[in-house]
Amino acid sequence: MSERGSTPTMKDVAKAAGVGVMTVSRVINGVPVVSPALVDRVNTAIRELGYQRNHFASTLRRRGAATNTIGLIVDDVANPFYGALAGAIEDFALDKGYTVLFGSSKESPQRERELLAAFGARRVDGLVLVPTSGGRAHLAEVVRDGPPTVLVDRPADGLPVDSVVIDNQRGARDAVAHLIRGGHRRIAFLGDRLSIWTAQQRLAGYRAALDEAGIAHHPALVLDSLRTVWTAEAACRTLLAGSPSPTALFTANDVITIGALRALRDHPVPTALAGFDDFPLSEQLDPAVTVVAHDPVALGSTAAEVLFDRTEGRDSPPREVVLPTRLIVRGSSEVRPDEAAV
Amino acid sequence: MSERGSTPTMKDVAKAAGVGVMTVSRVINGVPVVSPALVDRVNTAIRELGYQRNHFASTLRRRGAATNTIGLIVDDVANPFYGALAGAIEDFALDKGYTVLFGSSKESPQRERELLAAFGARRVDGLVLVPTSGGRAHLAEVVRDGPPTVLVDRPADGLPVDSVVIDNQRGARDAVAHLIRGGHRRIAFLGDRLSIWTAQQRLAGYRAALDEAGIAHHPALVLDSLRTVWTAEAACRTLLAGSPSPTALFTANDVITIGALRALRDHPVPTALAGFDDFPLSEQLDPAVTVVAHDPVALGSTAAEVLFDRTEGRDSPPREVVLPTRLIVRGSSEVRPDEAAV
DNA sequence: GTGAAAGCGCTAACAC
DNA sequence: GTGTTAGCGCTTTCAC
Repeated sequence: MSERGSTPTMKDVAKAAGVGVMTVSRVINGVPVVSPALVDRVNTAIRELGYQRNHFASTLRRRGAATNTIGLIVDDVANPFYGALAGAIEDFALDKGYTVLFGSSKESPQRERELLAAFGARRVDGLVLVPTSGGRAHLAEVVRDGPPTVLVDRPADGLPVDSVVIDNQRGARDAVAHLIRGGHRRIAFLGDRLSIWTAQQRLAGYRAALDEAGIAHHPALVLDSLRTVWTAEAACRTLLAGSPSPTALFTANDVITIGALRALRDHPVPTALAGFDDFPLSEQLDPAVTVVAHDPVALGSTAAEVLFDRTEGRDSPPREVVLPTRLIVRGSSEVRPDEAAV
Repeated sequence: MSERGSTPTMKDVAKAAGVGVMTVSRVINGVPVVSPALVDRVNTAIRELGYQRNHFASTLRRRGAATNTIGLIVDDVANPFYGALAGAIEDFALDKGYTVLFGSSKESPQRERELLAAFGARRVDGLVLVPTSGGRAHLAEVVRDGPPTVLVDRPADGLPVDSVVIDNQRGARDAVAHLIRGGHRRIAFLGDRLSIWTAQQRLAGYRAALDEAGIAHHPALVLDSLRTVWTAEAACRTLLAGSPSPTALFTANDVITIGALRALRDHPVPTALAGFDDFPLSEQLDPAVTVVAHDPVALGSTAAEVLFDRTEGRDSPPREVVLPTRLIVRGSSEVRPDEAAV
């Protein structure tokens, strides 16, 4: 079978089948002009040699031909949210006959740049990315010189590029308004680094809800830069021990929600909680956790849809698609302020 | 800057810099023979044109040169376990200067074949895969003709290929032995499709633990083919309502554990539970859940390590690396059988 | 040091 | 229908 060490080429197949390389090429590409007898001989040779076409050599001659590859950069695949997002995009791409080059930026602009360079050198036909918060300067180049690009989960921020995001501000506002309707007036905000756009937006939503209800802002009740379960837990404990202590918490992402839940577990005073991001088991906890839910799969497939619209030649101004969130009220937000005030 | 529609080539750069293409090539590859003046001119031209080397064209001439790309196929990235695995492999690959082509097989041999073909056509230098359960026939070809390959989370199963797995049988045996030590004798097994190797192994571990304790097997207490939270929940309810009902459950993966927890929530008789796979919040539940933990990140980085050992030329017989599991005892397994017997 | 020519695996264009 | 030639963007080889 494979007598040579290196992978067989089309020439090897041609020789084995006793035909010219063009006949092999035609058979492989399904050009329907080759006589059945030759098709057979070529296919046999292909099978015997274990030949596999070199996809890149084939795109080389047709200058600027599609590589049928797209690049995907998320914050971190190990995060279930981005895993689900990546899965949805891959599904869509595979359907269209595309393969996915993939990387996690880990919120590092440096790593993002490296990945973009590597993908660019591999001539991806399109790019889906969750951009880092570290400035849009290098993205501007990509958008200008690179392949069609769609940003997901973070906004275009002035760049002429398509984007798909969820309505963070509205989601946060809904959750906080719900706590206010429950009678709470001392509501704490626990969020991630405010350099991250989603964190900012959720804080803005929190403030909007307070404003609408005519509740004065209390700076001591706003904590940010919470990046892990452990820091969130610690911050939450401090907050609960302080004065005035909040009767309700709004936690601005799933990691922080989990940290807060840990802090609340052994806290003597019942405290209401609503969090951004649904998470597995939010329903099984006691009490079940009220959350602002949104759908990473919808986010991913919408982004892929927008991207393939572009690669297939649609030429229109950049658009921003905003996906809705949904407030799921469960037990954790039903604690009354008077219980907390004990 | 970019006056032409298509991406600039090396020739464009050479012309712009007023040098030959070879000088450009040498500058790009850092061959230290070019005079500083020319290096400058070339770099300026590169910047002005926004030139990016075509990675594939460059590998073409050096026949069989590394594409610096590896392929990764997991069951499903949307599953946090595989997301974490993928993240660890990507980290390792990026460190080595490799880019990752990625896909989810969704446990479909057909889709696995498509991905392998797409990756092969793109001449990946290595392959990490969680193989589907659908036979190893097409994998045999890949192992024979393809690039260095490592299987993860599933065994080589006779194929001459490296693999990295966790000790499923031992993990299950430990968990069930722990339940037995707690006094339980009617212990149910709830597992996934037994065509999946890990499910089989975990069942084997369950049986081994029973055998060691001299407890007779009871077929009615063994349920398999549980694929979702909902089917697991339903199966568990049926089981609990049956006779003899188990006093303890061993759930063979995280999805099933969660389903069982749902069923147990409104079940009047306290029932012990230990599950395979740790999951977020396993600690926060009430009672906290006893699990067999294992580390997807270690699994991934070990697999990547084994792979790069190969790509860097190590030539030794295929090896199987088995990673240990760890039983984390929490409250859920501490229910006594006499409480259950009420 | 630098560049011209040849060739990597493949396909477009053209001849037969 | 089929094969030949040229050329995609790059690197190797070998002159200068």
